Amino acid sequence: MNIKEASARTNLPAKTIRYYEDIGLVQPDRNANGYRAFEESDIHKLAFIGRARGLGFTVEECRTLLHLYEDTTRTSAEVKSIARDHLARIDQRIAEMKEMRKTLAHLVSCCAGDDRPNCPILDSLAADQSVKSG
Amino acid sequence: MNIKEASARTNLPAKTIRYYEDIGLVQPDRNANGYRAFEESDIHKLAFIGRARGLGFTVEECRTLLHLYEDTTRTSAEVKSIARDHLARIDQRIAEMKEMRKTLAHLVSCCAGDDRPNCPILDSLAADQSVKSG
DNA sequence: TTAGTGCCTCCAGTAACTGGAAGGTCAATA
DNA sequence: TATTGACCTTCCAGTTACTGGAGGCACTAA
Repeated sequence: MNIKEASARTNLPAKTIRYYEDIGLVQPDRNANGYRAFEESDIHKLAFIGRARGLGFTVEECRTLLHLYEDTTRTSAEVKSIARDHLARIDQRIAEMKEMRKTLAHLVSCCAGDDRPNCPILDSLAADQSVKSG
Repeated sequence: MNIKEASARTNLPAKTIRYYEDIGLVQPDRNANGYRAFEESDIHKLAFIGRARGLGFTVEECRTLLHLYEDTTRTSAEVKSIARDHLARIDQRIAEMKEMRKTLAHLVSCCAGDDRPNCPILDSLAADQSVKSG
């Protein structure tokens, strides 16, 4: 099948699929006219990558996961280790964002949001006043 | 003061400060020898940007916030609008990450993590089995 | 034959830095 | 005075994961 159908089947933009080929994640055959000819196995791989990306794994992690998937001598420990590392990163990122959210929400709630210039958000950024979230 | 002290005072890497000058966020004077000469006002601006970045505002938002800060005819509504948009983005991002986290944590908990090859994480990515988090 | 769509490659741009090379400057020391 | 060594400069390239667009074939239907 051509790239458009591959794109439809995997929910990945054609551009992205070409990019994944560029960096060696998939190697679709070519027709005589130079068009990429995707097999079911390519679709499967692309969908695998798409799902892994959807869980936030980096492209390089996707590459590793794909290798592990294709390597029947893998151990589940290897996979779990990657997933656990990623989970830890997500947890950290969530914590950071929650912290931001807390401060920001507090500042927003303190700001009148009218047509006067006085603004606790700017004051806080300027550290003129210590407007912190508890 | 030289860039090293500016860096120490603002907790921003010297590289980053040069970058901020490059994109026009600050315009420190120069000494006869070509070294940047930071004034207190530059430090103040850099610290402002650093705090805004710490809250997750983009560099362009920082630029806008800085302009608003320096424009005494601003309205707090303008500032609040930017902050609220940003807050909404953060909320969305947190929600996405929580969703990832949920699925991932479930998969991790299902995986034995031993030296056998069988792995529900890979199975799920391959969509061979529907291992979803409820 | 022509139009329209789809495919190709290659180049550049995005966000926000970061690393490193090549080289000038300054203060203290031998 | 010469020389370290720390500090400063600019400029170029790389990072992540794509995305947009230009220029140009290929295919299909009318």
